[in-house]
Order: sequence, then structure tokens, then C-alpha cells
Amino acid sequence: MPPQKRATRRSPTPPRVVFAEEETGSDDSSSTSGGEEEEEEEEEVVGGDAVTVGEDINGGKSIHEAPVSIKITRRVCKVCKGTGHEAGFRGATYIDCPKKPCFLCKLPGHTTMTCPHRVAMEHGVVPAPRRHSRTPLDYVFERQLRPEIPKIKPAFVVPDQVDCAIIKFHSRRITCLEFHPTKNNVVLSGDKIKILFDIPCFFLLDSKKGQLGIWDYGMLHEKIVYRSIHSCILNNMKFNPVNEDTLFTSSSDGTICCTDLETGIPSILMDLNPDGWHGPANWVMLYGMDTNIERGLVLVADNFGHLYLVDARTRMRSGQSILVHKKGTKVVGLHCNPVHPDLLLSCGNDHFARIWDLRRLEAGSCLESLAHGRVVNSAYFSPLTGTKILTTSQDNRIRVWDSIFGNLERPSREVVHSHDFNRHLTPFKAEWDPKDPSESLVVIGRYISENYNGVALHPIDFIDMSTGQLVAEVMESNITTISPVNKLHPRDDILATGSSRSIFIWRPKEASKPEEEQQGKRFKAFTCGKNEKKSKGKFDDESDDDFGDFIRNSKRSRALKSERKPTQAKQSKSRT
DNA sequence: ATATGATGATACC
DNA sequence: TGGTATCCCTCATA
Repeated sequence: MPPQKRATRRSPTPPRVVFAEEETGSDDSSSTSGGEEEEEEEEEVVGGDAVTVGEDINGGKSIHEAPVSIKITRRVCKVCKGTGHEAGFRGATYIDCPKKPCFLCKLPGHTTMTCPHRVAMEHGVVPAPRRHSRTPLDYVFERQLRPEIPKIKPAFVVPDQVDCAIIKFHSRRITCLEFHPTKNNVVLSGDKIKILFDIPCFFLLDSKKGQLGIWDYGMLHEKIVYRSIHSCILNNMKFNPVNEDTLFTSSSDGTICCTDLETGIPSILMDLNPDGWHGPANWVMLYGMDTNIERGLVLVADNFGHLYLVDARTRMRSGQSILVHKKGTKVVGLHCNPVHPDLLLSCGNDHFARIWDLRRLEAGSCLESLAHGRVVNSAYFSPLTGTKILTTSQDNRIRVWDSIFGNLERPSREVVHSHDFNRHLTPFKAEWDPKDPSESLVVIGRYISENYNGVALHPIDFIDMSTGQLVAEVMESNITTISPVNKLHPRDDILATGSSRSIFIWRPKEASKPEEEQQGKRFKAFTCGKNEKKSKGKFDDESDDDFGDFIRNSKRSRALKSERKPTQAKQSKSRT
């Protein structure tokens, strides 16, 4: 029906009517939530009196002579701009645009609501192919390493309850987390572990500084922030393997720093922008980093595809930089094999992960190139034997290669999992559980949300990569932000999560206590940074509120408010 | 309540 | 090959 007719019906003695048609993306679909279909077109009379579109309403000398303006807003899908449907949140449930490929598995024909991977993560997981060829190294592996691997797979321990948290610790999102390599053993309390993480800052050169935060979560209030280690976002950190009181960090300012954790005084190991800013084509940014204790090296990679080796002691570059990924593309990850020190794994924006031999390192000399559908966010050797490879790619798949000595043409398994790239989020990285003797348990945050009792939450997933099964999805109703950074403790059953600017420490639920008691348990949370701008240089005294101000303005409160029907407590979640 | 903005990969010319 | 328009479940703040 043409809109004119309906408009005329509304005003029997019509003044001059001007139509202003406007397409709205309806960003806030939660305000119209409730499940009832909205009318596709809405009409509203702008102002009570007659006005003309385009005329200055306020300046209106002629306000009484002006005709009525009717604004017609045609509701269009904000994703595809089509009509007849709308993408966005309805309460805590996200409705996908049906015209786009599935947001989870990227295949057309269905949405995430009906995607088979959403129901069962292991759907479509290809079993590991049987290997027909064996190399001498395979026999070495069987004889020397296999006996150390227990035959019976132990039950996975999942830290699924928040123990403590620092809210808004950093001024920008967290990019990485690291546990202290030994501190929990050295200190007698047995509880004294340090967490180091960093924050990015803006990419502007003389703007804010890359920060380094240290938190002793055994002593909840003890935390330090070092603010002037880098001038740009801090991308990576590694403890110095020969001196654990010092830490290496790499940054988009093009430097590697070695920082003394007691004093916070950094010393520059390498500076790739010694002459300052000469345009984006010349500014080097460092992303991937790892240490090689056997060779005394720090390895870093830049945004132009190059790898650099630096002698940690003499601070001299070891040889020239080597092109390890497509020229001009970012190398985002480096990992040295924990068992075979000469093997290096790199990954980058050219959609490849590559295995290198440090003894024969030159452009194009990689041992293997592992192809991916999109950018590879991370690539890690398995932590105990170093024989498996785990990668996270922006094509929403986690891949595992079961043996670096086998056929690497195809991954042994691919698991579809939602961890899309979003420029506002730290890229997701699937991380091994360093304590799992079977080297199959992996932790990674989830991008898409699930409706849990009327609250949209983004769980942290524990996946058994040997089967593709989702072992656990961990969430907390107060954490409504996405948690892209996750690290499992090397010795304890502890998970550290970086979500936006906050850090959470998770421990397993106590098996002896009843479930209800544990659910009701509140954890200690400390807020930081509320008044950070007012008192530069150090943190304010923290208030001991559990989560009060964290909940405010959160998606949770929005979801709860907009929920038209009363929340059905037993509804649990939409996923079955 | 709603608007705004920070900013990386990619597709396409 | 380079420049730019586009982006889809962000998040915090004004």
C-alpha cells in the first residue's frame, strides 16, 4: 500500500504533506523486544503542528503555515539493508540476518540459530588420517617420549568459578596475560603468584604509553602498573628464561624491552625505529615474540613479514632479518618448540603458519607451510612433547596437526568455533592446557553470545581437540564482555581471563560443596581506574564492592530491562 | 537513553 | 600493485 493513502487517511483536511523517507538500521532492537513482529513501516507525525521537512523548525516564523511532515521509517536489516527481517538483539538473543552466510561456520543457507556446529561443536570434525609413512624421528618419538605419556586420559579439570577479579585495571583492553614461571613455588604461602599483563594504548606515537601491570592475586590488593615501558601498544611478553625477575616485551613502537619487575625500569634490547616517524610505510611494529634458551635468543617478527633474532645477552642482532611471511604482511605469532629447540613456528596475516629450522634460516626455506582459510591468529606447538600444532584462524576454525613428523598437508582435525575477528577486540587465541598430559585440552573465548537466563553471555570454551568435543563452557553472569585472552596456569588449576579492561581468576568449583551454595558465592572484585584520570601515576584506593558499578551500563542490565516476559528461571539457555 | 569513536582485515577497483 | 569503502553478536564514555 502506498504510504500516501495511509497518510491522507490520518488527516482528513490535509495540509501540504511532505514525506521524508528514512531507512533505519535499528541498532537498538532490544528496545522493541518482546517477540511480536513489528510493523514493517512506521509513520509518525513530526511535531504536533505542521512543519516542513528541511525548514528550520526552531527558527519557525512560519510555523503555523508550514505543512505537516510525516516521517516514514522503513525498518531495514542493518546487516544487508533488506526488508522483511531485522538482525540484532531481541532481549538477550541475537537474531541473524538470513541473507548472510552463517556467522559461525561461514556457510550459506542457514544462520547460527540452526547451525549444526552450534548444537555439537564436534560436528564435521574429520578424524585424524592414518599415517602411512614413518620417519626415523617417529621411532625416536615412540621410544623416548611416548612412555612418558600416560595411557589413560585423566579427567579434565576445569576452573569454572570466578575466585577474584580486578575490574577496569587497565585503561585499554588487555592484550596478553602471563603467569610467573616459578613464583608460586618460591613463596611459602603457596598462594603467591604474579600475573603480568599488558595493555595496549593508542597507536599514536606520542600518545599514551604501553602499560605493564603486575598483580599478585594471592595478595589481592598488591598490584603495580608500569606505564612507560613502551610508547605504543604492547603486543607480547615473555619471561627471561635465564632471569625470571626480568621480562621481555615487544611493542608496536618497534622495540623489544627487558624490564626489571622490581623497579619497572626498562632497557631496550632492540629498536627498529631509531630515527622516529617517517610515515606508516617505514614504521616497524613488533608482534610475535618468543625466547630460545638454548641459543640465548629473543625472536621477534614485524608487520612487514620479517623475523629478527637478537642475542639476549649481548643485545646484538644475530644476522639479518629474514622474510618469513609474505612481504608486507604482519607476522603475528612465533613459538619455539619446547622439545626440539631448533624448530620455530610462525603464523601471520598471509593465511599461513610455517615451521622453520633455525639452523637453516633463509627466506623460503621453511620446512612446512600450513595453509589456512584466513589470517592465523596464533600457532603453538604442544607444551609437553612439542609434536602437535594448534592454530586459531579467523575463518572460525581451530586446527590441530597431531604430529609434526607426519603428513602436514592437512590438519588432523578442524573444529568450527566462533572467534571472529573484530577490530575492537584483541584477537582470539586457542591456548593449550599446559597441565594436560594428553595434550588435547584447549581453552578459547567465544565471540557469539548465548542467552543464559535472559542474559547474553560470551562463555570461555574448553575443547578436547582430540575429539572436537566441548568439554565445558565457563561463564559468570556478571561478565558480559567478550573474553578473548585466556591463559591456564602452568601448575595450578587456575585460569586467568582478560576481558576488556578487567582480569578474572577462575578456580574449579569445590566438589564437596553443594551447587546452590557455590552459585550464590560472591567473589572479591576490586575496581580500578574509575578516577584514574584524576590521580595520574597511581591507582586510587580500591573499593571493595563486589560488582556494583561493573554491572551498571552493562549489557546485562540492558538485557534484563528489555526482557518483556519475566525470566523463566529454569529456562537455563537456548542451547540444549 | 542514545550517539560516538577507536581502528584492522578485506574486497574491489 | 595501492588506495579506499565496508564491516556483522564491542565497549566505554559523554
